[in-house]
Amino acid sequence: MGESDTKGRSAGVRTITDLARLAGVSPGTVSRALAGKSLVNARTREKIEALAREHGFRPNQMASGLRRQKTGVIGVAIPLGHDVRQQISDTFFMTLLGLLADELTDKGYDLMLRRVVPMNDEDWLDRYIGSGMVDGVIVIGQSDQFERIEEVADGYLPMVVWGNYTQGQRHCVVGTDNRLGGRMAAERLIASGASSLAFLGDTAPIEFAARYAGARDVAMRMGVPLRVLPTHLAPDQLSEEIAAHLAENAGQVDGIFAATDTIAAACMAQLRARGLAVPEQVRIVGFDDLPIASQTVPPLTTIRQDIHAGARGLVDLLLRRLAGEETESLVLPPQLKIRASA
Amino acid sequence: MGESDTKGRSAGVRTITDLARLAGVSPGTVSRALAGKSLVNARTREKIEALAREHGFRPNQMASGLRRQKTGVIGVAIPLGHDVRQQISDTFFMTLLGLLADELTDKGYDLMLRRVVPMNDEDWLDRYIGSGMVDGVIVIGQSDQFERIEEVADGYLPMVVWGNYTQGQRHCVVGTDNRLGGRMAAERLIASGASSLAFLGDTAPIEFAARYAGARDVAMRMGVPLRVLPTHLAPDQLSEEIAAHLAENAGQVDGIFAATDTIAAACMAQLRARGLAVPEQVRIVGFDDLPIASQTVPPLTTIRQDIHAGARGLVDLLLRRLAGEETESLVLPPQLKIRASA
DNA sequence: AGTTTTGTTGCAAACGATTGCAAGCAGAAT
DNA sequence: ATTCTGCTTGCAATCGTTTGCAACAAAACT
Repeated sequence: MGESDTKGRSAGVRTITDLARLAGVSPGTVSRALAGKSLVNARTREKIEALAREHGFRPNQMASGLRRQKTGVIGVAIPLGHDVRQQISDTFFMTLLGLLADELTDKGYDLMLRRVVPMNDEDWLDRYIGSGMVDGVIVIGQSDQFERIEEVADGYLPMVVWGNYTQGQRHCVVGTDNRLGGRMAAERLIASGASSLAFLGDTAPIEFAARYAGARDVAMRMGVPLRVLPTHLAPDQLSEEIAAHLAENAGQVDGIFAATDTIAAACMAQLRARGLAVPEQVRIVGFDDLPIASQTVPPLTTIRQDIHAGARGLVDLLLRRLAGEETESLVLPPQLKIRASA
Repeated sequence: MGESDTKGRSAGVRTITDLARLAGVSPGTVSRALAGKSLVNARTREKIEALAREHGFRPNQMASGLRRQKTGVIGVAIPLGHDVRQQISDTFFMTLLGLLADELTDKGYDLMLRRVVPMNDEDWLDRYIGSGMVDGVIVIGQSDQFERIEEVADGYLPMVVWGNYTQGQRHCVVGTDNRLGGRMAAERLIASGASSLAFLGDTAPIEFAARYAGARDVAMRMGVPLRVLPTHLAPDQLSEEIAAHLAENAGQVDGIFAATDTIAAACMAQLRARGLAVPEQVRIVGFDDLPIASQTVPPLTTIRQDIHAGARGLVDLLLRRLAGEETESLVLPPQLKIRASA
């Protein structure tokens, strides 16, 4: 450590060449020493490392990236297709993002986050990939961009997507078996006494559509009616929309499958406001198993997504793709988490 | 658009030089045309732009960044000082992050996210700044890194921090007046009948310490006891810790100030489990006003933070600092949001 | 006609790190 | 003494874009 000089504060040493001058060697040698290559004499390396530490020197990642044609950065894109306000409040996506940050950091990558509005911006994905700023891309949520993603996947290997797997698709996806989850939810509702079902949520996003489809499979098989009560995900609109739905369908629905736990929680608040007892008069099942699910009154029965496994899977597959491998998609099993609401 | 060739798929045109050759001009001209500079003939520009569009060309950001000494990327660091698992579940921080992404995108910046564990990594902040990958840094949460941040702020202008403002500090911070918020919370608890208070949460993070200090101000002035019930923020530990606290302090506390709404919600679930009526037997006030606050049973009285204003403030101040201005800190007023829990 | 102005373009040097190649220099083998 | 081997190091080109400077032509002035 320098005298009255906090480390890292020496304005003099900004480039590898400065450091080389100080150490009395060439820039190339400094580069090799700092990169930990074996071709450098141990004493030379130590001297260089000491100097680097003393002056708080860090190689410029831009220059390094340019030369090596890789950046050490993974782009994470969240397409906001159908509902611009959605993901701001979507706890599930945000949690996934946090876990991704952890996983990527572990593997030595940085994470560049971009929220894109495909409606205003036809080639959001190409732009991201072509920018040269990222080595690979993780897309969180297919939104309504399935086709766009398929097209890009044909010519670009290092991309993995969180979302729903559709038979025969070309892009590599990681996600829960939403349709199966939907079936489990509907079965549970019926098993706990419901005889008239409703799906609460937007069916435009492909994941939600699959959840709904699963519920429909069961409803048709069992001969039980199933209606769709569409909502947005933004918390401000959500409550009102649910209230309206409940008013309109009063007494005609006794089993609700909410597209997410967030929706389910809002719904339970509205049910309570209308004086409907859960699960006695209305049963309700959520999706995700967020922390909130265990705190609602009564605690929420829900379909659990293994979000940790999801994050690990996304990063693992992406890294393999970066290495050139053509990986398969990963479909995770949902799990019925029985609490008290159904 | 090419024949059987999706746009952006032409592997031939990767550099500005390739494009220059096609257009029959020099690379410099292409650069100027694409950058929208006025020194280019209108017809030349059109031709170049058409060619660029046709071949899906995007200039390499690394090279551009290197040459211009700016990247168009803002680093967002979330230090995980005291409690590594904290922010994974912290809805407030995650929401703030989402809003920041929006604001920055609006201003033409990308966002690089890094979660750092200062304990393992003494100079997390210098490393980030020195990497040359970011034009500026937003730190979300001071955690226990106040001193480190102060040091860095002395020599690095473009940094803004979300957190607590302390009289005379040197780094530019945006945040709610936590101490005032703490006072408001304690006053409300007492006004609604509490006579023995507890602060529920960790007091190590400086923001929480300020909230606690505010409550203590009021408690001392009013001559009401106030104890600290420390908890972690990770949802798995949280419930058990709260349960233990409630068991230990049974009947001795009738007003709880929770450090965050998340903690408050978990606490209400535990109170319910112990059969304690809210607000009749125990009053409770949260902090943040997250969506969950309106969904608890009964709905949670809380201290609202204006998170939108916070995000806007962070970005606005950072941009002014990037322009060289020495900005002051921004302290936002908290707001008591009365619902039913106190 | 000659000179100045204006508008476009090309040239080439940066930005800072990496890396193939060759040179230097020990010590070992012949 | 000579050649060879192996280990370190320096040299210089390279990654792709930007930009100051100078060149040039056409247009506008004297």
